[in-house]
Amino acid sequence: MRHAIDHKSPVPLHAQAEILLRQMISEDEYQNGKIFPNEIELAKQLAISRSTLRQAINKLVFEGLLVRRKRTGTKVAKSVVSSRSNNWLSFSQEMKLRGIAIKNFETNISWALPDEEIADFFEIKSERQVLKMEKLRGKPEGPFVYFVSYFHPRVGLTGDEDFTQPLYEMLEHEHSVIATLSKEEISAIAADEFIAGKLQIPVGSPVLFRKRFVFDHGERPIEYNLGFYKADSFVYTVESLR
Amino acid sequence: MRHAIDHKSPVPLHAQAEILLRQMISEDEYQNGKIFPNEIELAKQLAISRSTLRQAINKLVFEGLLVRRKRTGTKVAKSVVSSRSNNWLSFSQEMKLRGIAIKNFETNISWALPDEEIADFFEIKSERQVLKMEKLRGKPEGPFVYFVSYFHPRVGLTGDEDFTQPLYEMLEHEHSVIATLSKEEISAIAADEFIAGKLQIPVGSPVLFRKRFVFDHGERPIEYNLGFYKADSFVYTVESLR
DNA sequence: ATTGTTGTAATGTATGTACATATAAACAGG
DNA sequence: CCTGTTTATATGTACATACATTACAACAAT
Repeated sequence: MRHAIDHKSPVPLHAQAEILLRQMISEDEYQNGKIFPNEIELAKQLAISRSTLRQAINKLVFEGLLVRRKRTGTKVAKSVVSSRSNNWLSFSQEMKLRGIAIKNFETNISWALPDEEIADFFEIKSERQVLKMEKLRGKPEGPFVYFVSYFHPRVGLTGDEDFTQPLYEMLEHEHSVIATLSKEEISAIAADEFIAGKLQIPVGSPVLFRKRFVFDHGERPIEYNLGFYKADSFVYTVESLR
Repeated sequence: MRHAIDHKSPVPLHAQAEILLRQMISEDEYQNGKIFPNEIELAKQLAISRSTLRQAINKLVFEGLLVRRKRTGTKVAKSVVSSRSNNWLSFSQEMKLRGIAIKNFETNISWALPDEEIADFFEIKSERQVLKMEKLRGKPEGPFVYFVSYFHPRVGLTGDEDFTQPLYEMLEHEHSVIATLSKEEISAIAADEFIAGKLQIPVGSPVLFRKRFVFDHGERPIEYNLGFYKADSFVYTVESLR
C-alpha cells in the first residue's frame, strides 16, 4: 500500500499524483512495458479518488508519456514523443522529466568577439564584446552534449549571474528578458577535433548539431546558441499539425 | 441560449464541446480578447455539466489556445497564432521551393511484415502484411536521402497507385485519408553498411535520421516513415513560440 | 491618499456515483 | 482446429455536489 500522498500539503493532490507517476514512469519496470495498476486500484493505494488520479494520468497522456488502452491498461509510451514542441524547458528540466540525472562537466563564462554570423544576427558591430557561455554536460559516465551560447548586450548580463538555475527563468527574473520565439536548425555533422575532444569521441563520429536563434516578444535577438550532441544520446522531437 | 450539442450523437459531449470552443476561438470577438462566458453559464447554455465542459476547456488550455485566470475568466491566448512550421510540403515541393532539382534514383513498392515497433504503432498483428515504399532521391550528381515508409492497411493502398505525385495529396484524393498530425524524432546516427551503400558514403559517416509518425484527424496511425539524410545535405528547421 | 477589510465572482480541487464501451481471454459449438 | 460468443476487466463518459483559492472591486478606516 503506497501512501506517498500528503492530504494536508498545500500541493494539490493531483499534482502530487502526477509527481509520483513521473517517478514510476522513470522506473525500469515501467520503462520496459509493465502495466500500471488500474485506476481504481491505484487510486485506492494513493488514497485519492479515481477522478483526481485521472486528472494526473490524463496530463501525462497528453504529454505523450503514457498510453492507455481499454481492457489492457496504462503503460509508458513506447516512442516517447514528448508532445508540444515545447523546446522551452531547460535542458536539465527536460532530462529530469525523463528521469535522467545529469552532470555538469564544465561551465565557462567569458567575453568574446562575435563572428560575422553572430554580429549579423545581433545587429551589432563585431568589435563589440558579447557574453559567451560554454557548457559541457552529460551523464555521470561521460558528457554527451556541448553547448555554446552568446547573449545580446541588451540583455545586460554581467557574467556574475547564477548560470546553474534554468536559463530562461533567470533571464526573466534577473533581467526582465522574456524569450518567446526560437528558430532552430538541426543537422548531422562529423565531429571535428575540438568537438571530438569535448565529447570524448573519435574525430569524424556523427554529431547532432543544433543552431538556435532566440528572440524576445518584440522579435529582438536575445541568444545565439549552438548545441553538439553525441549521436544516439539525444533525440529531437517535433509535433506538427496541418 | 446555445444548444448546438447533440446528446444523442455517438460523439462524446466533451468532444462536441471542444469543437464548439474551437469555433468560438476563431471568432473575431474572442480573438480580440473577449472573455468567454464563465464555466457555469456556458455549461448551462450547452446543456452539459460543468465537469464535461471543463474537460474540453482543459484540453485547449493544454494546447495553449486558451488562458484562464481566476476571477477574470477564460479567453483566447495572446501569442499563439498558428505556431509550428510546415512539414507538410512534400519532399519535392520543398526542394523545388529551394531551387533544387530532384532526381529519383530508386522507387520500390512491396509488401512486408512489420517489425514490432511498426506493428505496435499501427496496432496490428505483426503477421499482417503492410505496404512498404522505399525511395532513394537526390541531386543529379548523387543521392542524398533514403526513405522508407510503411502504410497502415486501413488506408487501402494496393501498390498500384501513382507514387510519383505528392503523397499526401494522393492519399487524400484516392483514398480519402487526410493526414493532419505528425510526430517526428530526429537524431544523428552513423551509417551502417546498408545505408552507406544506398547513399554512397563510407560506413560510419554521419547521417541525419528522421523517424516520422503520421496520423489522421482522429489520431489514428496512417504512416510510419524513416528518412536517412546524408550529412550536410539537409537542415531541419523548427520554429516555436512560448 | 493610503492602507486594510470584506464581498464576490471566477477558476481550482476533490469526491462519489453510474453507466458505456472496447477488448483480451475464456469458453462453447461446429 | 477454428470460429463465434460470452464474460470479465479496464478505460471512457457524464453528472451532481461541495468546498478552496485567487484576485479584483468596493468600501471603510486610518
